[in-house]
Amino acid sequence: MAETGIKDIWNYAHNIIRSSRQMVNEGLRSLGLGSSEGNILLHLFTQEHEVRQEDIVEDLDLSKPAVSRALKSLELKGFVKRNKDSSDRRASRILLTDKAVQIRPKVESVYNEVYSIAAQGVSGEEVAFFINLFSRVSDNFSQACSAMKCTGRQNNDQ
Amino acid sequence: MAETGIKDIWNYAHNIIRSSRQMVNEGLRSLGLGSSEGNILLHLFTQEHEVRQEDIVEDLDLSKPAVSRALKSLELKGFVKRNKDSSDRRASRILLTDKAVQIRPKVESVYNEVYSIAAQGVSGEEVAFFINLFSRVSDNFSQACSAMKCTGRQNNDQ
DNA sequence: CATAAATAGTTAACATGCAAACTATTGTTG
DNA sequence: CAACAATAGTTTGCATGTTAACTATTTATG
Repeated sequence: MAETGIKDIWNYAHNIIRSSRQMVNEGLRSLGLGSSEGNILLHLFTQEHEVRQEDIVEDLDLSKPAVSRALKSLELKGFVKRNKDSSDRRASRILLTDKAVQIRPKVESVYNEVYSIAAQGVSGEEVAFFINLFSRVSDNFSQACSAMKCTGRQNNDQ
Repeated sequence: MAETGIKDIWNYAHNIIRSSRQMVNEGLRSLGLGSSEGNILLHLFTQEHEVRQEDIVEDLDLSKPAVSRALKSLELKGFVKRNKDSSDRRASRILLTDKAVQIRPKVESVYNEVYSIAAQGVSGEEVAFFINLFSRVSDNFSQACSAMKCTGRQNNDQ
């Protein structure tokens, strides 16, 4: 049993992802950015060390083509620069441009607003419980998905 | 605060949706069906009354074009028939074919497996808590999303 | 060292979602 | 009843994600 419950969860997850993406898109529109680009920028803002594309693939749990495409677009729009790594010429080092640094506050505020909306009326304790449970369900899927040869990328990084 | 937690939730939701979709796709591949078609078939299997496309849009919280496209494909593959409603000739009545009825057990078993994987090691009590919290977060987004004119469809149906 | 395997990224083809604009039909209202 | 509004579906164009197959480079191994 509990199938109905799980189905509900699926619907809620769907709604959360869609709504938050819409909100991010709305907030970033004036900057000429989409949510896929925003997600990557937001991540880059907080990285201290040199970042290669592969790092983004790992950290954001995206496919290589998704990252490749978003970075290409970000470079075209002048927000990042991709330099060949001199010590490993297969890899690209991703650098933020001044233009990107200038919009950082705006980008972060868009995401912070989304987070604060999500957390409305939810206590810190509940969030912790939620995350614990959520991570277990998520892990169930990751394991099952790599057990069957669920083709591509799995996040069995932990 | 709690932003980090919310970000984690976002990632988990992402992973769950992707993994479960991959699993469904994997399970339905031999039937020549994708997850979008499977989701709709699964829904149709349990409907007692006449179903119009608009009902599917409501119930599964999808856009009209998404439903239109999936049903077109299902009709092409011989799993559903769309008849013009005689009393409202704008509407289509969706009917399952024998071919669809024959694959029903297989389709349902694919989804049941996904549900059982999700629920591994999670108690019924936890599921209830989870759903409660999840629905509140989801509602936060729905409301915020319709407050700002987050353009399109909102599920403010409740 | 030469060849085989692994790794970083790209490209192409496709799946699935959305919004906007459209057609066709039905309902409403002055 | 005529004109306008609402509703059901479709089409188009795009955003974002995936896998598979490719190139280029680096590492490993017989």
